[in-house]
Amino acid sequence: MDKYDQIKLENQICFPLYALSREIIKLYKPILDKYNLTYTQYITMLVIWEKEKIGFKDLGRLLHLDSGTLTPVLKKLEAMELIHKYRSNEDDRIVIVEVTEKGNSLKEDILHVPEEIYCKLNIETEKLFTLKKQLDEILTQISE
Amino acid sequence: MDKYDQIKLENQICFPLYALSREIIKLYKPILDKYNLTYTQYITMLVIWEKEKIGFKDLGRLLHLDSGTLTPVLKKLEAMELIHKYRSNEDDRIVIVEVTEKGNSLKEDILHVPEEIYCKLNIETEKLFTLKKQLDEILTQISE
DNA sequence: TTACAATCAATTGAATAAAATTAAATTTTA
DNA sequence: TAAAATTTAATTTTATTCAATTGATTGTAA
Repeated sequence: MDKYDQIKLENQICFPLYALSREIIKLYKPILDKYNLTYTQYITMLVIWEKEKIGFKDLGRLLHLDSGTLTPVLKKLEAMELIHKYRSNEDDRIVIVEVTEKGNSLKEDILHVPEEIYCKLNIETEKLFTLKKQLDEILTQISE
Repeated sequence: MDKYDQIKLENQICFPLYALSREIIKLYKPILDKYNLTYTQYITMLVIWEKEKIGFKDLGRLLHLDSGTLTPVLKKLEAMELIHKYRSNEDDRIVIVEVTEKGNSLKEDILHVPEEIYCKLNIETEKLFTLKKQLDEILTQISE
């Protein structure tokens, strides 16, 4: 055990998180390509589908994305006519996002995606479930 | 349980991985800023410090980074004079990376970084250890 | 009402990621 | 051998993401 062990890549906890996250996004790629969605656009749509209507700020908070990322994502989704954006009547600073009819029709086509990913991952459901629970816990703690 | 449950954000296993990975990189930011390193540059240096000399291809494989990402990272690190690159004598396609004297001196200053991150994370060592083991396992499986 | 602070989203510039391209070495075929 | 095809390797190009800043609007206190 020398003093350099602590800065070996294999001893960094965050690294497999970073690497695995990118590897799994690669698994999504060929599936989402069919719908012309990137992973970020996909998870953004998941929230908009669930809420039907949501404020820009809340959307960013749920996705852990800031305005610099979210603004161009929403601009793209609007250009694809999956959502539309408008400013609140009461407060002109606030942007509200709503799913369109076209957006809702895509929702039906997307339903099988999670199942496809589980197949590709090929990991026991139990394992995935406990892993997710641990990650959620840390995520909550870090986000205060 | 309706058919849309599976596409709710809270039911995606990959999402907390993606979000937590980015949150932890944010924790590194203020620490690494002192050394003018990004997280990607940091983990790249970790491998180069450990190996002292390594081929471009092997470096990318260890970091799960492809050449399109790695080329500009190494260019930056070379501009900072932490490494130097050259092509192999035997095979002109192959780029070899070596740590410089300046790079090695930075290594000494960086030693405390992992400890600082553990403090910020404030999670039981045991928990982190089992989490890392699970992630490594899945990462190995996915990368075949 | 005017000044000041707070909030919100868009913009800007830098870093990262993926796809397409270029270049070099090896293998195959004439 | 020599030329053509294939494989391997890294760079370049284009798109995405992130942090910091800006501009505009709202709320609040003098």
